[in-house]
Amino acid sequence: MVSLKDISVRCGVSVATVSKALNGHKDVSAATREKLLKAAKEMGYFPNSQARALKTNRTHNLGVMFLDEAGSGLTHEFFAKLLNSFKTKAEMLGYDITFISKGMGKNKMSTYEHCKYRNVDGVIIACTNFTSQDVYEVVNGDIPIVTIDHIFDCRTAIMSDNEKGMQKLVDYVVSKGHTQIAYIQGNKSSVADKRLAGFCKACISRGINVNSEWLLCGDYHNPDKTYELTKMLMSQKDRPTCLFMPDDYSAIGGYNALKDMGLSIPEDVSVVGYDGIAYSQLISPKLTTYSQDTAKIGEIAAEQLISLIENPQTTFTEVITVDGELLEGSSVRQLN
Amino acid sequence: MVSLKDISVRCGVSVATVSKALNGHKDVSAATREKLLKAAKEMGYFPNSQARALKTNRTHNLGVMFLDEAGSGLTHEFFAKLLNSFKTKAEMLGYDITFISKGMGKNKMSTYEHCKYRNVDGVIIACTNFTSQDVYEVVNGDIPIVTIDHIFDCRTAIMSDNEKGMQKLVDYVVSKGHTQIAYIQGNKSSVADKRLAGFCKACISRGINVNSEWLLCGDYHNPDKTYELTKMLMSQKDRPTCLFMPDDYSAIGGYNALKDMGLSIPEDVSVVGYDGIAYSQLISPKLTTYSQDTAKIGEIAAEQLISLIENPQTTFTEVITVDGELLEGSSVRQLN
DNA sequence: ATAAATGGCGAAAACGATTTATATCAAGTG
DNA sequence: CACTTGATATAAATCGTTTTCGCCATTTAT
Repeated sequence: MVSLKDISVRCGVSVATVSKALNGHKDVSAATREKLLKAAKEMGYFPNSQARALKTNRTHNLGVMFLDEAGSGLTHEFFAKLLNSFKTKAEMLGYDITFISKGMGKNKMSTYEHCKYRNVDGVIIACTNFTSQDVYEVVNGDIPIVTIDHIFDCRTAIMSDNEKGMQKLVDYVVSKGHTQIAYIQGNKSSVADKRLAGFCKACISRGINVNSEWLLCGDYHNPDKTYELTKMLMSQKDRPTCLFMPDDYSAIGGYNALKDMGLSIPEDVSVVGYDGIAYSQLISPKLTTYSQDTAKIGEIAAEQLISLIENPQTTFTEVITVDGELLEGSSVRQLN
Repeated sequence: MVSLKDISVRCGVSVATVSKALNGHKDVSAATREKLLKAAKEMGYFPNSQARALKTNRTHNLGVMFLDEAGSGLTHEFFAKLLNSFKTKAEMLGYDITFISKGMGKNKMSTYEHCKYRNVDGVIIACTNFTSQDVYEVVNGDIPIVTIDHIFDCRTAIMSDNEKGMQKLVDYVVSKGHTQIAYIQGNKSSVADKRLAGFCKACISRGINVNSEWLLCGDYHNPDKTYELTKMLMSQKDRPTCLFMPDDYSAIGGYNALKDMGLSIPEDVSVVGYDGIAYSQLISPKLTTYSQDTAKIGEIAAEQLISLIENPQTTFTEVITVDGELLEGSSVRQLN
């Protein structure tokens, strides 16, 4: 690797001057600056990020933390897309990303220790279990963080509009004449809470009675569980006309359950999902769902995190909500 | 952060001794070693990875390179699972991973420059376009690399058993009585070549005539294109009884095309995919496909890459093939 | 004309680790 | 007893940057 010293030798100046020229300090003449920039380019110079980090205590590296319990993390389209836009934006701003996890290496460091070891400048936390010890340590550490879909005191959070999204979905199916609505919820989490709140509010404001027997606890991203619950719901004598699934992926389980019961969508029963993943628009009938703007969420998360890093004086408490949009498929039928 | 010096001061020894004790060198007495290890633990010491990297020229960081053309990279289940197992294995061995791409930061570095800038110890390359300039530079640089599903001279490659997998699929459908087989290929690539080879070999050895009009060029991971091609294939007067799709994801397009044409699977036509992604076993009818062992591929890739890094003397030319397995769904019917 | 301010540059000290060469002291050897 | 050996420990150089401080030569102000 070509270093500052190499340039300094070739140009007959000191390394200090080269460093300053390349970093745009003002106490170097235009002439020498030109000369040095040119030499740097010709010699193919790139700063050694480790040396720079050692001196400045800034790595230009962002930690990505997500709980990988079932190993489904990356295969979850929501995370994959989020990560993708986060990464793209971060790179544009000169930051790389590194996965942060626990149990790294032979000394089995904790997640927070991992952050410290790699000296990440900031961390984005996007996962389902925000109550874990791991998350707690990082959130209460001294590294700037941004969370996705969960709010901590005095920390920046980027939120999908879960409550409003759910309301829009309810409004939509109600406008189609449905009043007998069942809802299979996802795992206990703030996201699930928000969606439930939206669901209930919308129902109540539309004068719809929320039947507690039709409010089931399921899992996110779990077609099998959803299959079971759908069957259970639809084998009762009193049946809903519309089913809300935990999310689009789980909805596939619901689709299969209905098919296995000989029920067709939307003729016999209507179905809505949540997320707007690609598959939801490929299956048949197309799923009516609420598409979260993952690209925007990731992008804003990157911007916010980097702003937090580069302008520490900024008042940090902020909740930014990103709107999604309803995707009208053909899984909900017009009643009567 | 607590540094070696902090420990040395507290224990009344030199930093050199602390360093040696912690790194397991032999020229330090058992007594002082104990004392120092204990102190390090108590003080919550973790080495500063930047400082260490600066001195040793080893970052314990692996670069992950994949072409993100359509932005579908991470959302592609094959890559997501591969990356996941790669990352898990790498972390167990003390390595972190960093995405390597082009256009980083304000000086728009090339992919190879990015590697140099971050000083990654090795790079895993998994992408569709191995002919790009970016890949070329990295492959011909001085950084250890491992490629997935593509072979470069004198480089380690981990290959999925594309040829054998295809043969097994052909054998399977032939055993079900099919002889009229159409094949929609994926993008031009070594993977596509291998699969085509497997397809042709198996057909020929079974005495099946490969109808060139039924050998179409499609795209991987592209349901829309596959939808079109499927419709085209099935609107000819002479129809195949079995369709080979580029991959499972694309197969959804095929399913939809057939459904839209009023054809049912497998009664009117049989379908097989490739990959074994989760969805393939969730759709109905379950897709018969060949499941690539992504977990194993990723794991082996990590092991190989790290071995290349840590034992540079190892003879490096190696092609490791990882077997998959046929997943029997219900999308292929028994003929006659 | 003298003093003060300015502009351009370099010397040197960090940052936190690893490593080489060296020093110290004990014990073992002839 | 003088000498080598071996075991421990240390000092100091080094990796490639950044940054503070000071130096010198000009320019500007007094």
